[in-house]
Amino acid sequence: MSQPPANPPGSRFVDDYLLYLLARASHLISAEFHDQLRRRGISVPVWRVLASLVGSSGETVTGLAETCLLQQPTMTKLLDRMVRDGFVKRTQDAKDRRVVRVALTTRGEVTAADLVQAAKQHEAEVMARHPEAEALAIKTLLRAIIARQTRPRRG
Amino acid sequence: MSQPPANPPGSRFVDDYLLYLLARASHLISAEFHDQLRRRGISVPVWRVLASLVGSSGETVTGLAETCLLQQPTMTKLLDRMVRDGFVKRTQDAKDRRVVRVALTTRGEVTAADLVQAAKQHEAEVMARHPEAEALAIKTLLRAIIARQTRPRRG
DNA sequence: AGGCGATGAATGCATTTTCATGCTAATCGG
DNA sequence: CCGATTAGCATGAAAATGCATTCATCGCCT
Repeated sequence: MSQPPANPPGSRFVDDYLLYLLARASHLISAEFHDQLRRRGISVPVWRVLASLVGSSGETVTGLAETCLLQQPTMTKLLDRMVRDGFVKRTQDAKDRRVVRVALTTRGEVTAADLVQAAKQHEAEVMARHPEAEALAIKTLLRAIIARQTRPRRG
Repeated sequence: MSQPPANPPGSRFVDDYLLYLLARASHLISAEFHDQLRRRGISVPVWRVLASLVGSSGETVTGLAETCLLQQPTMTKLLDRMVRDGFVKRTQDAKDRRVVRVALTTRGEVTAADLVQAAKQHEAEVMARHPEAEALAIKTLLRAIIARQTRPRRG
């Protein structure tokens, strides 16, 4: 464990800062699932793209970037790699020739389907672990989530 | 605006996925404040370190990394830059010579104080804009936040 | 005391991300 | 229909990040 600081606990600015609580809760909960991705050799951005393309017949690069919380040039390069690795394919849009439509390949669909199932199961576990997630005020609730996520690695 | 996909809206997997809703809500709300940081020439990781060090007499590198949601080597390199830019200073821990204590310089304190004030004001605006943030179920609530954050840039 | 695993921080290299910019296609105004 | 503007995507150099590893110190245990 890391040596806690000389700062009285609970007094830090960040611990009462909504944006930080959101980021931290998101980070902590996601970290669990990211471990699963890691074991399968899938990076987080790749997973986000796969998840975004499930059930779609073709998304734009910019649209994907926004969905995946990435910038457009980052998405372009990520898609380069995903095309190279056989997860997605690019096609020209029929109506607007500036637009590139991105869709899953067969391999991409298989991988995405597997991961989505794992994600749903993980989500169910998370919801089961945080029953108040359906009823409590967000800040209090996120704080509780953070506390529970932080310490008890085993249930 | 990006041409919405050929996918029926509201049907995407990610739009009902807790981890995505958390990440997206966090990203969207934070993006507002990150704009303010940008105008002042402060990067997000630097802001996080500054905010983490306010009121502290010295945090460890590993502790800061965890607080700032970064990995330890990333934090080491970030601190290199922040030392170079005069925001923080490193000192040896008295008891444990492995430990490096990181603290704000005077410049760091001034910058941090300014930013913390801006952050608090922004947080108040966010809370005012999302009154249910104190009473609603998280998923429904986050979804509402996302919807409101996404479209209406002006209130 | 002395060896040993564990902890804290730093480093090096490969990969990824960012920022600014360029290019092509579509749209708008006259 | 033409010129100007905007939207969508790609690119290139610089910066940041991730990952594995290394180095130093500490705590423990006999």
